[in-house]
Amino acid sequence: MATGRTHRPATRSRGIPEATVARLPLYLRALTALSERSVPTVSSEELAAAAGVNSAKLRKDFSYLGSYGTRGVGYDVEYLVYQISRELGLTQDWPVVIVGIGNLGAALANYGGFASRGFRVAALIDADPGLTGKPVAGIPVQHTDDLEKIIKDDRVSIGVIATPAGAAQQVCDRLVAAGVTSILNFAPTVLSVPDGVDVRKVDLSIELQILAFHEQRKSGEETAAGDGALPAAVTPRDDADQGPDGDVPAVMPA
Amino acid sequence: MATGRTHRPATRSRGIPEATVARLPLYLRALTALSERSVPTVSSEELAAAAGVNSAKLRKDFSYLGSYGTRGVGYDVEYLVYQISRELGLTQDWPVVIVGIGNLGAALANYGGFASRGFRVAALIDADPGLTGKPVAGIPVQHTDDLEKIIKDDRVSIGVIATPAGAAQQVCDRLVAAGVTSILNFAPTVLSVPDGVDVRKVDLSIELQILAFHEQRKSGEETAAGDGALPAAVTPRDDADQGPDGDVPAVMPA
DNA sequence: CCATCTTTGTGCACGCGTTCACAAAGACAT
DNA sequence: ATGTCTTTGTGAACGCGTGCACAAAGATGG
Ligand SMILES: NC(=O)c1ccc[n+]([C@@H]2O[C@H](COP(=O)([O-])OP(=O)(O)OC[C@H]3O[C@@H](n4cnc5c(N)ncnc54)[C@H](O)[C@@H]3O)[C@@H](O)[C@H]2O)c1
Ligand SMILES: NC(=O)c1ccc[n+]([C@@H]2O[C@H](COP(=O)([O-])OP(=O)(O)OC[C@H]3O[C@@H](n4cnc5c(N)ncnc54)[C@H](O)[C@@H]3O)[C@@H](O)[C@H]2O)c1
Repeated sequence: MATGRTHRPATRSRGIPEATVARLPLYLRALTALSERSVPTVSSEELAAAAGVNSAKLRKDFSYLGSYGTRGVGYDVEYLVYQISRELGLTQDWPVVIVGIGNLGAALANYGGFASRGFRVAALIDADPGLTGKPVAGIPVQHTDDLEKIIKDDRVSIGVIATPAGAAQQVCDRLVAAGVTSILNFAPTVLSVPDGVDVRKVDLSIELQILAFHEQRKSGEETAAGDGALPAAVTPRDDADQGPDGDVPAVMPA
Repeated sequence: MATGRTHRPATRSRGIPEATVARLPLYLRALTALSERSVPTVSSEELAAAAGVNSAKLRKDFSYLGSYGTRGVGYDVEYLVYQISRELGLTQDWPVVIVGIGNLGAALANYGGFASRGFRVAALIDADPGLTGKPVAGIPVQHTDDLEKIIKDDRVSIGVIATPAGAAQQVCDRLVAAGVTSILNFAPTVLSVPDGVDVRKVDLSIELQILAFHEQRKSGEETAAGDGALPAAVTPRDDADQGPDGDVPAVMPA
C-alpha cells in the first residue's frame, strides 16, 4: 500500500473499520460504472468480482453501513451509490488546495478525476514568484504568501503537498496552522502533525522498491513449496539470491 | 494505504512479512539521510522516530533480516543501508517502462527520485503517433507498436501504467504477455493479472475519499469518548451526521 | 399457501501485525 | 576482572482483518 494513516490506534469511534473505509471508494467506482449502464441490482458476487475483492468481505463491509441488500436479489445499485457516497462524505463539496505546482502538481491540477467526485480545486499555490498568476489547468497560481488567507477564506480542510521533500514539513505546518486537517503528501518525507490531523502519503519510490523486492524473489527460489504459478519466463541473472548472509562487502558493525 | 498487492494469501516464502517489506524503504530513506550526515550509528529509538514508526516494530522488522545491531550501541548506519538495499534488490539495476505519457506520465518521467535508487527509465511508450519521437525528460517517446520489442530487448520486468482507465487492462495484458511481472498502476481500474505477476496501485481519488470520510467524521460527534484532540476549529455544516439512517432521498431497494 | 431456490448477513476460527515488557548481550569505566 | 548502564532481540498477549460456511430471509413459481 502506498499510504497509511498516521497513528489512531483503536479510536474507531462508532463502526466502520479502517480497512472497510479504504474499500468503499473501490465499491463506489464499480457501482458508478454499473449505474451508468443502468444496471438496477447487483449481487455481492458480481460486485466483488468487479472490485477485485472477496464477496464475503464485501458483504461484511456493507453490513457495517446497514442492511441495504435484499436476499435472493442483491443490492440496489442506485441506492448503494447514494449510501456509500453519503458515508464517505461525498455529498458535500470539498475544496482542496494543491501546494507546489511543479511537474507533479501541474499534473494533479489537470487531473479530471478530481472534480468527478465532490472535490474541487480551490487554489494552486507555489513559492516561485515566476509562477504567480500563471494559469495552470485554467486556474491562476497564487503565491505562498497568501496561503493562510486562501485556506481561511475558502474554508479549505484538505491540502495536497507536491513540493520538494525539503519544503514539505514547513508547508505542512503552515497548512495545519491555517486550519487544514487532512493532508495528502506526495513528497518523500515523514510529516509530523498534531493529533486530529490526518495524513496520507503517496510515495512512488516506495512502491517501486516493494515491487523490486518481490521481483528479486521471483528470480531466486525455484524450489519453493507448492507454487503452481509460472516459475519460468523470468530472466535469472548471474546468481541472484546469494542467501541472506552471502558476501559482506560493506563495513562490519563492530 | 494507496495500494495493495493482489492476492498471495500466505505464500510468504521464507521470512520477511509483507508489512515489514513495505517499511524497509522508509528505513532506508532515513538511514540514507543519516549516512549523508556521516552519522556512524543509530539506535532503534532514534531511527524509529525518523521513520515515524514504533521502535519495537522497527527492531522486530530488522530481526527478520538478521541480527545487525549491537546491544548498548545501536545499528551501524552504513552496514544497514547495504543490508536493506540488498534485501530490497536495489543493488541491481531495474529497467522500467512508463506507458501513457500524458500529464502524469510526463511528470513521472521527469521525476528524479526514479534514478536515485536502482531504477532506470528504459523507455517511454504512448499510443499517440503525434508523441512518437518527441523527447520527454530527454527520452524520446516510442510508439505502442514497439512495446513487445522494447520489453524483450531491454529485459524490462517492471512496468508503470499511466494511461486512461479504459486502456489500462489492455496495456497491462500486453506488458504481461511480453514478460513484465511487476506493474505499478496509476489508472483507476482493477487490473486482473495471472498468478506470479504483482500489481500495486496508486489512486489519488481513493486517497482523497478516505480523507473526506475522516474529515466528515471530525465535523460530527463532539461527544465521542475520551478524545483529547482538537474538536474545535472545525466548521460544522448545517447539521452533518444525520445518523446512519437519517433521510432517504434516493430510491429504495424494493 | 407452500415449496424451492437464490443470496444476504454473520458467527466463528484462524493468521497476521502490533505492542509491551524484559532478559540477555555487550560497551564502557574503574 | 567486575559492575553498571544502555540497547537489542524476542516471547507473549492482544486486536484487527479475512474468509469459510451456514442459517435465515425473501423472491419466485406453481
Ligand atoms: N514528479 C513525479 O512524478 C513525482 C513522483 C513522486 C513523488 N514526487 C515528489 O513530489 C514532489 C514534487 O515533484 P515535482 O517533480 O513536481 O517537483 P518540481 O521541482 O517540478 O516541483 C516542485 C514545485 O514546488 C515549488 N515549491 C518549492 N518550495 C515550495 C514551498 N516552500 N512552498 C510552495 N511551493 C514550493 C517549486 O516552486 C516547484 O514549482 C517532490 O517531493 C517529489 O519527490 C514527484
Ligand atoms: N494526472 C493525474 O494527476 C492523475 C492522478 C491520478 C491518476 N491519474 C490517472 O492516470 C492516468 C493518466 O492520467 P493523465 O492525466 O496523464 O491523462 P492524459 O490523458 O494526460 O494522458 C494519457 C496518455 O495515455 C496515452 N494513451 C492512451 N491510450 C493508450 C494506450 N492504449 N497505450 C499507450 N498509451 C495510451 C494517451 O495518448 C495520453 O498521452 C489516468 O488513468 C488518470 O485517471 C492521473
